[in-house]
Amino acid sequence: MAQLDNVTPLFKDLAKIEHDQNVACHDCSLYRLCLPLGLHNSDLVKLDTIIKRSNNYKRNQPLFSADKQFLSLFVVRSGSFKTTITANDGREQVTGFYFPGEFIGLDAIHQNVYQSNAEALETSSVCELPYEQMQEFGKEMPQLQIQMLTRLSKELSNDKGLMLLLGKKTADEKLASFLLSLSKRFQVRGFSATNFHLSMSRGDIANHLGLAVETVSRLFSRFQDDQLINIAGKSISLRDMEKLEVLCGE
Amino acid sequence: MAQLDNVTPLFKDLAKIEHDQNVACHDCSLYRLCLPLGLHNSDLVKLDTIIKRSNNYKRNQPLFSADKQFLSLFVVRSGSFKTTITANDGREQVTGFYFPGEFIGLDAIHQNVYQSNAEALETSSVCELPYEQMQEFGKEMPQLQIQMLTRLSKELSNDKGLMLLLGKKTADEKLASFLLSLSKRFQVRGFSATNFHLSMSRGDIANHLGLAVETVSRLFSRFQDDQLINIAGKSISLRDMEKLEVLCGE
DNA sequence: TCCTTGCCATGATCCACGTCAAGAAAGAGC
DNA sequence: GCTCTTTCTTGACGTGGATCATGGCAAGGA
Repeated sequence: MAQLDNVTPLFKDLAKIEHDQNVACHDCSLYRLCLPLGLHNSDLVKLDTIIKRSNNYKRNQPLFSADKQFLSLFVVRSGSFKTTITANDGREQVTGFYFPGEFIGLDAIHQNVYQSNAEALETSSVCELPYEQMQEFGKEMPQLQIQMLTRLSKELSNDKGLMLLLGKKTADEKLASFLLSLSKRFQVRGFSATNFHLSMSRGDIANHLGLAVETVSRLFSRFQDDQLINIAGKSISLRDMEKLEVLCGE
Repeated sequence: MAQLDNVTPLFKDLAKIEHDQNVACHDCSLYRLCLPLGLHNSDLVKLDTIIKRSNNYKRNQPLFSADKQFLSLFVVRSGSFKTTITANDGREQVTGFYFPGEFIGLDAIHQNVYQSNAEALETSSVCELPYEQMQEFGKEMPQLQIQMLTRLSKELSNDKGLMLLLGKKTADEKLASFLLSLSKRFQVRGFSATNFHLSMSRGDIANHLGLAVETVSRLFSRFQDDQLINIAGKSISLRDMEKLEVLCGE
């Protein structure tokens, strides 16, 4: 595989942000991306008392699996996760990738079992939010409820976009959309929008986009030939954002 | 096209349930499917004061469109709707079909503009829930907030299932899954699980499932030849639920 | 009754992407 | 360091479902 040239390998590993288990919400570097945004300081302190800050999860380690009892929501603190759902014949669909500040498990709220599987893509950590206690707190903190609704709605909106992607887009468009989506999410987290690390495998990407691994691999090569990106293993650099934007058809 | 035989055309038109504009929540036939479930009677009366009960929408009439200001959520009272999102080159994805008691517009909560387009598939009516007032009420009615979270989570979960369908299933499996999903939804509404009316066009079905109209048409014919269904125009009868269940791979 | 329009069915053809196969890299374990 | 395994790349080939094209049928209008 060609090595990157002309590219400062600036990508940082999202796993390295924050593994410290004892950072309270108001001192957390994710504060402005995360749930507590808009809460009063006193509410924040209360919220802190129910949040469990987990040990690290290793690559491939499950956070939860479908049909296990639903007790908590999770917010990624560092690293990244994927979620999948499984048909009963074993086929899997990767339903999403999750980065620091993002919620996992929202699709389980209406049941008492998780609806999907979640596992770490690299060494990662989460904040665990026991749902029953959250509900109790919600009664006194309308702002918390509103935040929750907002989060859910945002994920819903995003999933509708994925339906458009899966149902109507060509392979090129799918991959371009995926790369730009990652780019934007890294950017709001203070990372480079053009140089980053793909913590998921080609297989995960392909699965998520409804393509074969081979197709993804070929597309990466072609995008590189066409000077749209530089890619070397898991590190990628987006060289022509404009053309990518056009390609993705949104 | 072959006419239905051996099939009592029992299907009723969902449009006919309830067009009366002045039924309060506690008298509404949809009560046990709808939002107010679990609210105290006094809260229910309050809720009634903000709900606007609309006139009828005609077939193809828009309920709202993307980029219009988001002010209200809607609950289908009678009839049915579809929602779509549009890529900037005009391609559309039908993101969902909605029947009485179901919410439309949940994906807009995190923005102040609607994220999708919604239009009536037949003569239909809705209850309109002004979102700001809902939020105010939510502060005093935790049960209302919980209902909202539950609704959102349920739709999210459903959409993840659609991602599996769009990304991994074959044309046969897609159509079988679709028919069974409709069947279940009609059943909980007190209609026949096996004989019903398709208020959406072949085009809408095809679009929603990520197929071409021709494919859907051919599949209907083949399912009929294989004795899985009887279909005549828009009325369908599911003849072999078990085989359909197997086909859909869940 | 005829014409128009929209929706649906079905056959013929084509192509984007999947599948199969074979190496090459890159990690993981020791 | 070396082996073993997994992941990734690339080529050759096959196919499911899209596209194109044609015709039927039902509803509505004049």
